[in-house]
Amino acid sequence: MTSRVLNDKDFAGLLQRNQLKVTAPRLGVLKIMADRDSAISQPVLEKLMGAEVDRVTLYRVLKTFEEKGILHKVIDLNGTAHYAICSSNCSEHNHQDEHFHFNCTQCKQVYCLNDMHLPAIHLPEGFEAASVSLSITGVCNHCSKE
Amino acid sequence: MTSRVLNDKDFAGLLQRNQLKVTAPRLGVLKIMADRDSAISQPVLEKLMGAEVDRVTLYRVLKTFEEKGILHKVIDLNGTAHYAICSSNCSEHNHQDEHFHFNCTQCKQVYCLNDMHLPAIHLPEGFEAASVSLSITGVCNHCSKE
DNA sequence: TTACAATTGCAACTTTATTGCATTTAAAAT
DNA sequence: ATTTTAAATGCAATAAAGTTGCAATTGTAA
Ligand SMILES: [Mn+2]
Ligand SMILES: [Mn+2]
Ligand SMILES: [Zn+2]
Ligand SMILES: [Zn+2]
Repeated sequence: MTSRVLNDKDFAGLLQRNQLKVTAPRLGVLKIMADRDSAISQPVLEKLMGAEVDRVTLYRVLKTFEEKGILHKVIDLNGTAHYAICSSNCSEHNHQDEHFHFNCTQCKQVYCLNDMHLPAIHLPEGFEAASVSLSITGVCNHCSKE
Repeated sequence: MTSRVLNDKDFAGLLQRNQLKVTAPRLGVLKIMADRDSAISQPVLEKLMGAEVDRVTLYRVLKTFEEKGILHKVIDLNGTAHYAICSSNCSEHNHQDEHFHFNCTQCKQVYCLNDMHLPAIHLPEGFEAASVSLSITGVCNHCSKE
């Protein structure tokens, strides 16, 4: 459930490989993301970043990372945006993030379940699927221990 | 794909059966909902209702209908709230809306796919699922004709 | 008709997100 | 080292979605 892209902690290298300038706001976001095993919500991320970085800059950093295939955005069942490290092999124009998401009702975390795959879906006549997203609500492995 | 609850158009009766007063804002919402074969977004619904009804009242009507099992809320992949008639047999404390939703990228409509059922999902150790929601993005039957 | 709880409308506010523009800065070129 | 400049940031203004408190109104049961 941890990313292969960020665990070497060469954040500057990652930015350079993506033709992005190495800046404090970007490094800050990467550092926070790399330490987690679940997605992080926009509001929480904003708090963690603190006053160091402007809110607008944070939005722009996230948008850029999304476009570059470094992070992906997940909207949870309440409509809150979450961000997570992209699995393995996403790139600028080729996202490969079709995995399940688990929303814990207790700790409110969103987990990417990368290793699960979706059975084929048969749609009614005329409907053409481009992508499929599956969200599960329940209690996560940490919270179910208590 | 059409509701059994509202097609008799006895809106007042429906409200009374749910211990709700028959009021103009509530009848207005039911009338709009009954005519559709897809979910309706909060912003669109607000425009259709026009200045006749206060925004806050609309939010409260929707919340009440949700609690009573008359409507259910779906958050689409952009985080926008949509509302749809509940299928057949939802009631105050027993929602029965575990079906797929189809998000059309062209017309932006959200369709409830009531007649499809989800295959069982095996979660990692410790995770306990309470409910599952599946959203499909693509082109709907109307839009794919063009 | 009356009485009263339920419902509505209004004002104020919060949170999330976007846009335009002036200023700053990382990094490439000299 | 300096210069240069496109890229990135910060700030102010704005918009949209949603919430809360409270006074006024109204549906309905008595
Ligand atoms: Mn994910
Ligand atoms: Mn539905
Ligand atoms: Zn949890
Ligand atoms: Zn469509």
